[in-house]
Amino acid sequence: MAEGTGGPGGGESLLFLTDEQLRKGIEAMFFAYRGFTADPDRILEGMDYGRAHHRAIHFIHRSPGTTVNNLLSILGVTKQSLNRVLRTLIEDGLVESRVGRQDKRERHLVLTEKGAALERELSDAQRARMRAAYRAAGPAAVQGFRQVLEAMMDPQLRRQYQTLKEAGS
Amino acid sequence: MAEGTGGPGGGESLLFLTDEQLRKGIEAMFFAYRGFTADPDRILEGMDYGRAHHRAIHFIHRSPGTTVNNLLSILGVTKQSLNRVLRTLIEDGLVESRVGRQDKRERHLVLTEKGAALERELSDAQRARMRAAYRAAGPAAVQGFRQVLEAMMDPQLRRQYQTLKEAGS
DNA sequence: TTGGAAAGTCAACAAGGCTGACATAAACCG
DNA sequence: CGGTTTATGTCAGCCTTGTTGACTTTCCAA
Repeated sequence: MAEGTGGPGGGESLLFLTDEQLRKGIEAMFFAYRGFTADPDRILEGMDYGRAHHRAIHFIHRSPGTTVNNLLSILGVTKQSLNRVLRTLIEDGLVESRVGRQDKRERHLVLTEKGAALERELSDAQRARMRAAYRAAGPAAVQGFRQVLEAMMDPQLRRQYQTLKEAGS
Repeated sequence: MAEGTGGPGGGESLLFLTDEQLRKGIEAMFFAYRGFTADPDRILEGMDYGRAHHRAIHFIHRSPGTTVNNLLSILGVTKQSLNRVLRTLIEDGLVESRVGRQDKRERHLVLTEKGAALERELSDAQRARMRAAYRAAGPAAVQGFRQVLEAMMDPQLRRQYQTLKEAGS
C-alpha cells in the first residue's frame, strides 16, 4: 500500500483536495500535454501537416468509413476547419473520400495505404511515450490516471469517449 | 487490492501495456484536455483574451516578480509570441512590468489587483472541475494520475514542473 | 413537387504560433 | 575603455487552425 490514503483515514482527510493539490494537478496537465503531443508534432513538422492532421488521421484510422459529420463531432471543430485539413489529406493521397451509397450527401472516409503508414508512424511514437509512462508508474497508477481523466471530461465528450473505448476493445 | 497487479503476479501480466490500453490512454488525454481548458476558454471568449493570456496570467500569479525570460522558458513560446500577449495585458492594466533593481535589463512581472481578480475567476473555474474529478476518482486515483502525468513529461519540462511544485507547497 | 434540413465546399478573417532582422540598454569582461 | 553578451522589445511576414457567412447538392416529408 505505502501511499494508500484510501484505506486508513477512510478518505475523510481530503488533503488531496486542497487548492495547492489542485494547482499541482492543473500544472501537471499543462506540462504533460506538451509531452503528449511532442513526438507526433516533431514527426509532422516540415511535412506540411500539423496536429489537426494527426487528429483526423487518428480517428479515421480508428473508425474507418466514418462520415465527415461524425468526425466533426468527435474533433469538436467546425466543418469548415476540418474540411481544409481533409482536403489536403485527400489531395496528397492519404485519405480516400467515398460518396455514400445510401445517402449520397455523405462522404465516407478511409485511410489509404500511404495514410495508414503515416498513422502507424505517428501512433508508434505516441504509444512509445505512453508505454514508458505507464511502465514507470505501474498498473495501479494507470487505473487512477484513467479514472481522473474520465471524470474531467465534459459529459458529452465522455459519452463519445466511452463509445470509442468499447468499440475498439 | 483489486487492481494490484504489482504484488501477486509479480507484474508479469503487463496487460495494461497492450496497444489497446495505450490507445485508450491516448484518447483519454485528448478528450480530458478539452474539458480541462473548456471553462477558462468560456470565460475568456468575448473579452479579447485567449488561452495564451490565461497561461501568462497563471504563471505570473504563480511566481510574482518573474522575468520575461523566465516566463518564456516555462511557456515554451518565442518572445515575440509572448510579447504580443504581455503587451495587451499591460496595456489593459492586468499586469505590471517593473524594471529590475539589481539588473535593470530585466522586467519583473506582477499582477495588478485587476489581473489578480481575473486570475481568481479563471482558476476558480478550473479548480472546480479538477476538484470534482478528484473527488469522483478518490485519493488513490489522484496519486496515480499525477504519477503517470509526470512520467509523460519531457525531462526538461519535468524539472520545471518539479521546481514549481516544490516552490508552492 | 416543393420547401426545408442536412452534408459538404469555398472564401475570408482572426488568434496565436513561428522566423528573421534590428534597436536599445545594461552588464560583463579583457 | 571598448567590444561582446544578455535581456528585452518591436516590426514585418508567414503558417496552422480555429471562426462565420454564403453557397451547392442531396434527401425527405408535407
